[in-house]
Amino acid sequence: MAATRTYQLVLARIEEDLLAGKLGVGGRLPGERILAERYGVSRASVREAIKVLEAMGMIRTAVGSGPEAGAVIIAEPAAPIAMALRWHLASRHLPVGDIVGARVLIESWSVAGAADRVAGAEEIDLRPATALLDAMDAPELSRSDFLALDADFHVILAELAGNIVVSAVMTAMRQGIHAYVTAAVDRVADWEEMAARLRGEHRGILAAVAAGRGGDASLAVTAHINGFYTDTGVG
Amino acid sequence: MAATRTYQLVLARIEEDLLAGKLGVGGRLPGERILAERYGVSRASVREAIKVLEAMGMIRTAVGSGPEAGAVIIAEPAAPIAMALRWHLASRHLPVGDIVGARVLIESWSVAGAADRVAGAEEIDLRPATALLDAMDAPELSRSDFLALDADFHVILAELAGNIVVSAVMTAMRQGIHAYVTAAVDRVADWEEMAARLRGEHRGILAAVAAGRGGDASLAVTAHINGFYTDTGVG
DNA sequence: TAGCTTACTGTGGTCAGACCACACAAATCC
DNA sequence: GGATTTGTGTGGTCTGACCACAGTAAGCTA
Repeated sequence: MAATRTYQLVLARIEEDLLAGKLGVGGRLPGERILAERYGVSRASVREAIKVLEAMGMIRTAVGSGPEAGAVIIAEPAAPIAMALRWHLASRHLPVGDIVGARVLIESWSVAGAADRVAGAEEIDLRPATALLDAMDAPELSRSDFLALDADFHVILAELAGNIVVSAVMTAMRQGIHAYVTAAVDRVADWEEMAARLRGEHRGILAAVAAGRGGDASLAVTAHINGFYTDTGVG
Repeated sequence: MAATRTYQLVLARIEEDLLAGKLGVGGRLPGERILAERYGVSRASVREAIKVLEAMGMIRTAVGSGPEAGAVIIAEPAAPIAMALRWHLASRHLPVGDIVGARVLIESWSVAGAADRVAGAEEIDLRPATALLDAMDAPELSRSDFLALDADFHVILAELAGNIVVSAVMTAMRQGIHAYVTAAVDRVADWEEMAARLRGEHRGILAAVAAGRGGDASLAVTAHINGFYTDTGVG
């Protein structure tokens, strides 16, 4: 497979334009027919390249005309990572447990770092996290709504690291195992008890961060994640 | 963009077969024409799905006949992550510095964990890492060969975590910024001095792990990574 | 019968062309 | 001026033709 495929040539040209600043997030690629003519290839090859760019979270396509039509350049790095994780989980190459472990790594590091910054008298805005936990206290929350807010809370924790790559990886891991988590939660017998415990643990994590206790925050989030997955049998 | 694309339908069908165990790593997808007929779609749509699977590190395609022809199912989760990072770096959405930071997170955690296990009297095989550092001592090593061995060493450090997801992410980050690192190293004036220092730092990291000093190992790898990127101006 | 050569088959790769639905903008009509 | 129609460029999908390739099977020769 040493020969370069035509669609890969197309991708290389597009990458050049990105690196040169001719293309950027919020802009649009020229139409498929124009690219095909410009690069001297068939439209099918252009389309293949476009599909890869979609999978990479780089573009979003739409038919029609006007500003939303065509291939708009976007920035969603978590999506391809999530997709890759999902595929490799499906093929059984990646164990779910390793994703759990990687989550522990990221979130414990993130909350510890945030707590340390609090301890160093730095201002950290925890209001979004607090608001989310308040929303999670709604009494008639369905399991899936609970899980969605739970995921959001954990993404906020990861974002405390202030590192887009780490946040993207974290978001991707949540999305990649979403189906497993949803199925497992559906099988939990006493969901109310579990949800109440999760809520309490969330509060504990956030309190440790707000108090600048990095070690406590790290231990709390580790126990929280491991406990959830142990109880639900995921990983 | 609510309508599902035909190629996405094809992907969904293939994912089902993976989850059902009908397909697996080392096996082969049926030919494009067969899939097109089976799923009732055009071959072009099948090809688009195949391109996405290639980008996801799930398959490798080859023309011809025989066991290596067609779409062979592989397991390379790092490749799509690396590709995604590369694309999002090119679009300037992800800062290189965040990849550096994420590397610090992963490697410091990994070496600390390994050192702690050594301290707990667990056997860890550090011979591959040692052999690599020996290879890096070759006097006539070119910059690019040095960097390749350097990357391998760091992947070994990440693999000490014993977590495939973490290793894949780490490998992906190395690959995703490879071009930036190579260009920066080409610009280093006193490469011999830098290479000698890097070699020494590698030895220090490995010694701390072997001695079970988790804190030292973590600090050493953090200083090593940050120092390299500061000196080369990457991130 | 064994070894070499040729033909066949299925594979992915690429191209060209036709047609569709769509979304917006411009032109036309009332 | 507002409503309707037309035009245009967009991506989406399909069909069919042809190519190069890699292995296997069949045929031929010593």
